[in-house]
Amino acid sequence: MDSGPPTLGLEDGTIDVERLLVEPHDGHASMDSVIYFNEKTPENAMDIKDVSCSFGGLDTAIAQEGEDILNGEVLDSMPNEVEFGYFRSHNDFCSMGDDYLVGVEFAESITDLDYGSSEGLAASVSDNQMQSTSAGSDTHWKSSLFRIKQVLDCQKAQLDIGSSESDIPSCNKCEMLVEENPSISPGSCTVQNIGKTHNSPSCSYQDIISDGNDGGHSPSDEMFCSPMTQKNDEFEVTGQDGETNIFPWQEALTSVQAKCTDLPTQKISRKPTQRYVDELTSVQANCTDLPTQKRSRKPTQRYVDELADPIPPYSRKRREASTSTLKDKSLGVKDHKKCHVASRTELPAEESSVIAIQVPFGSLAHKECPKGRTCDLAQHVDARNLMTKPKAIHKKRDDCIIAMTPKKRDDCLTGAHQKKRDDCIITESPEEVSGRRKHHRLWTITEVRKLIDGVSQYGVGRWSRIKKLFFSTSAHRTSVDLKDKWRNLLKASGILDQGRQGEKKRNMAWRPLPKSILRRVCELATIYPYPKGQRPKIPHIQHDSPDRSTDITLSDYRRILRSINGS
DNA sequence: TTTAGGG
DNA sequence: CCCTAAA
Repeated sequence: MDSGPPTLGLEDGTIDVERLLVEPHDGHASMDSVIYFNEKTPENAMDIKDVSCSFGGLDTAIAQEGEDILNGEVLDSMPNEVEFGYFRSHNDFCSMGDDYLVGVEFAESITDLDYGSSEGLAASVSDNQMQSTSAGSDTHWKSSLFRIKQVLDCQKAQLDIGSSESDIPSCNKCEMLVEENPSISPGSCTVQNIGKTHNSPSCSYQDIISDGNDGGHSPSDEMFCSPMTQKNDEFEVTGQDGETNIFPWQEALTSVQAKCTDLPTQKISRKPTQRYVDELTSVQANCTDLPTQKRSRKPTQRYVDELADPIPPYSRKRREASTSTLKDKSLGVKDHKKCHVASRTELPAEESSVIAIQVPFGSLAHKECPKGRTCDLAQHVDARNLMTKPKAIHKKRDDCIIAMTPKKRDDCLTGAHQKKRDDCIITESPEEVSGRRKHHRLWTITEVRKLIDGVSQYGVGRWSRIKKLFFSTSAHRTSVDLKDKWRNLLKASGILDQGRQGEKKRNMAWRPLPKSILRRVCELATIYPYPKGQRPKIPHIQHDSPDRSTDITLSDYRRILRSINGS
């Protein structure tokens, strides 16, 4: 009953299952239990069989799915079925409700169910379980147990695991990583351990489990490693002492097999008995053990960010003062997220393939880059900054740099430099977020195209609609952004006169926009005069579709289709 | 809340 | 992009 210190390994070499079971690794997780196999060897096949045996009646899925396995054809059929895959089993024992996910009840429930699957259910349960059940909230447990017993009574004859499945409450799936992989736990449980476990009655599974399980944890994935955790482990855990682990595991598995070998070849050995449970537990222990260890080792981004986030010396009081706090907050959060996440994930996916259209005249050489991979970023950035209105330079320089580096470098640099760039961005973004302005994200050609399509479809001024339909995926780009961009496009197209000649000249720098885009902008501009219509409103807007481009565009196509269909 | 428009 | 006024 005194399980001692929370160490995983007990003195006698066994595993402190309790801890493993009770400790939620990941807060919660589905009780998926899957048995992974990494090798196609017959031994593994046996493993599966064994495991299923161990689960006994609890695991119907395995029994069913791996029927042939259990029927003794393991060696032949197994490898194919199981190789590197996993058996997903809907375990009945996982079916206990939330009530079971707490402390003693849970563990006991498992045990009970386990027994329930065996012939000795009645005896075992009545003798051991009932007595040991002291918690007050065990009504559920009892009822479950009762049900199980009923089921068994009714179906004892056929000994069909599957029969109990339907009667036992909904079940969760448990995953169990039975990899020989080095990634598996650093020797928390060795062969010897397993052996001892099943050899020493004092350390029976049940004992261990019921031993002081009052922590009130929710062992959601207790007994079997949760899928999530495990999968993470698969990747995150690099074999530190992998080599040493391989061996123990193989042996462990072998021993487990051995135990099961004497079981009837019939698919159901109704009596897993304590040994198997113990072994299973041991195996599980190995799996379960992983998460905790791994989790500790990942300082990663967050800390980097925090360290790099030196609360901006000056916060934009302007914004704080003027805008509502709510809005600011949401924006702040959003932006913040964007900086950390979007800049790394979203950009590559969405924008990396496309180049921004704004190309300073300083580098006309690149402007015609069709697909746009302009590569001398520094040049671009500098040129852009220099081009900016003098008064704006002081304020925009950093913005531009920050904004442009991610994208353009994404386009141009290879993965080798990626990390460095990310760091750079991350380092700067916090300041930007809280202190200055929204991340300046250049418009990609695809975005511009979307905008144009949107305008052609909905007309100018329906920015929010366009945003909703065309930019739903890009969290940035508010309707205001769309509007601004459209305005800029008009400027770039020379449609919107800035009034000053200088402006026009500067517009030339934007000309690198694909002609098709500029043309479409012009066309749309004639159709949809920019709000407040400086230009004569062209009254004649065709019936259903506003699109008026001369080239065949998607919207044209749609319009034509529509007209055809209509008539 | 969305748009328009100035900065 | 930001901000604000207006609707």
